[in-house]
Amino acid sequence: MVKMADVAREAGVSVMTVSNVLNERIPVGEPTRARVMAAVEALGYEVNLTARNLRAGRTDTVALVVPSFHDYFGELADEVAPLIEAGGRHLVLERTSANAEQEMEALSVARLQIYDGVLLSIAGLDLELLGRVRTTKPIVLLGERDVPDHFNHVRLANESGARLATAHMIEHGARRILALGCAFDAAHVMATDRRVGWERAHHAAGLEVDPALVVPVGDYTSLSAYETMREVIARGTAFDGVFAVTDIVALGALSALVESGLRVPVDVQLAGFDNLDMSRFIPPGITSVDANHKGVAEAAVGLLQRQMEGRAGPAEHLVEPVRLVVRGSTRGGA
Amino acid sequence: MVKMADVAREAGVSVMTVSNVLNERIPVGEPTRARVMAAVEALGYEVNLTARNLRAGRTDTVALVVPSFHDYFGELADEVAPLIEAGGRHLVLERTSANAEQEMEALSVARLQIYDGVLLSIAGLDLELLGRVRTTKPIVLLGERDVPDHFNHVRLANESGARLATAHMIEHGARRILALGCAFDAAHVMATDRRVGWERAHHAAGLEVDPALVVPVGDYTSLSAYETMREVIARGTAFDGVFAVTDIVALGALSALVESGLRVPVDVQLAGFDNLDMSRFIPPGITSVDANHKGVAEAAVGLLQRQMEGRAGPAEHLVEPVRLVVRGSTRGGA
DNA sequence: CAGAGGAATTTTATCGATATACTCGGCGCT
DNA sequence: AGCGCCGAGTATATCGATAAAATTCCTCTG
Repeated sequence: MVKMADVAREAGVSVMTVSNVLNERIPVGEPTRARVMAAVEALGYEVNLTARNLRAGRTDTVALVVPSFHDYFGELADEVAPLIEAGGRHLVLERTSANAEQEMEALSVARLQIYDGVLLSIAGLDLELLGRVRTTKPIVLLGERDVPDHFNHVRLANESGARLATAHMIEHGARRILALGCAFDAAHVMATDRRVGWERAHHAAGLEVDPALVVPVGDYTSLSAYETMREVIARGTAFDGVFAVTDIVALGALSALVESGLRVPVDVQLAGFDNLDMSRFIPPGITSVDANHKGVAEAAVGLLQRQMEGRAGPAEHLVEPVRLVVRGSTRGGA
Repeated sequence: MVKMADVAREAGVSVMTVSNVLNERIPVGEPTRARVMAAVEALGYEVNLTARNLRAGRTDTVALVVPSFHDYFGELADEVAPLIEAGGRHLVLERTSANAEQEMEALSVARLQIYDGVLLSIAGLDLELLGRVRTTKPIVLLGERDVPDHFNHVRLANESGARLATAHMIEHGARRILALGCAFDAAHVMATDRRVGWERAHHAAGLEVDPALVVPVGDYTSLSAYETMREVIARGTAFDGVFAVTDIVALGALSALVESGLRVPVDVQLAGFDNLDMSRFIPPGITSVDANHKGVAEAAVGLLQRQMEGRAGPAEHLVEPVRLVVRGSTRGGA
């Protein structure tokens, strides 16, 4: 691989002059400049970024670390990328497989040092593990789990979003709304927060909640949701609405409902969470809580850039507002 | 940031000994080892990967460069990741926005040097531009465009997939099948190859093709597809089948069909390409050509690893076979 | 007991680029 | 003429880790 010294020799100048020409730092005489540029062209030289990174202590690269490259995270990443690029940096994605061990590794000082900053979407890490991480690198956590106070953190208004969706279905006549994929345990904070929203909507409407309507979905895939929904139907459970914890889950549920001959929204109303691109187009259109990718991306990148620019301030914990997008899968959307 | 020298001082040994302990290279006496490890713990030392990379000339990292993080690419990336990790390397994703300039930048010598290998999913680059790239770094190109011979390349059997889907609809009675998102121009190789498959299926069945049924879709989003489909319907074009160039396009089309009161598959049969995770669950289930993510991922990673391990051989151009997955959106699937 | 052999550890050189300090020739000003 | 200053370019040190060579200190052998 051709290096700066080769260019210098070719042009008959010192290495430092080549560097100065290429980085336009110190003024260089025009004839020298031309000779250097000619040598660069001739040899096809390009800077070795690893060496530059070592010397500069910067990489101009930010990592977005996500559990998987799918769906929600893919859409979020596409929002984050332009914002990072606008700041003159590169964005790369890394993946953790929602595995606590791999998330810890991503947070190891070693990996962090490669990047100027990290946006970490936590899924498997709990408070205790996160508390152990010690680093001065800029980090912003994304996601619905609780995190130690000293981290900057952006999350969604889960409870309020779930409340909106549920209230909307109640308003249009639903009385027995499944909370599909929701949960009661601390290990699934997001699913639990959304369940709370589902409950509060009932209370606000003066209705009782039936805990039996909270049905967990193993791994939050459409397939699991489909299977779970089939079981619920087979069991003969009475329900006239489904609040699905994500759109992916809603899709699985929809499939099962249609297959069982239940009409959406006539027999059963259905609402999801995330408002994925596809949700608008899946007949009859899935009513969904918009996860506000743009807002989340902007907030997170803002916090990160604040740190990278050195004007840090105390850690913030932002909760991004969400809104309900009504479509044909609920009665208000027809 | 604490460095190796700090650990060495703390443990009262030389830097090299610390390195030897951590990398288990040269045997180190047990008492020394223990002291070094203690110092590492005490100071919370972690290796500076940038420095190691510079010295070693390797990064143990592979980049998958894609046009966007969405949909097809997200699913492909999730297949590639475990394969790369099994080889003891990290996978990172970078994004080009399907922009030729950014794709070239990804191929610049500078960026290549950061990675031990690159999987580049080309969308914007043409033969001419690619021909200019000179590098000895391991690269495998993915995607449906033509590429210079000296690159390793993995693509799908586009023409054959399109033929399968179209033939299937013909077999079940379709006679006027839209080729939605297909094309005639060299700039859209994938869309053109798939159009050819659509044509051949007609010929094989002894049917004429009507070029007016080839309807391009601007940017291959569901939204464009939806709008295009609405126009086609409004125009009063007669058709009883839709072969959509991707599942994303199929979804947009489905939405428009349903909205216009056309029944799928009774009035119109519909088939897509890619077999995304969601396609199975979107009622009535979208018949689709499986893009064989797994096969593509394995082939591409195989070629890349062969290069990274130095046992190169001549460049290969693999065409991964595809198969049709029949679901409710075509008459064979009911 | 001298010298070979070997394990443990240290010294030195290097990866490639760049910040900093320094040299050198020329020019203006008094 | 002499001083200082300036632009142009160079020499040196450094970022942090590691491969390779050199050293130290034993132990074992004839």
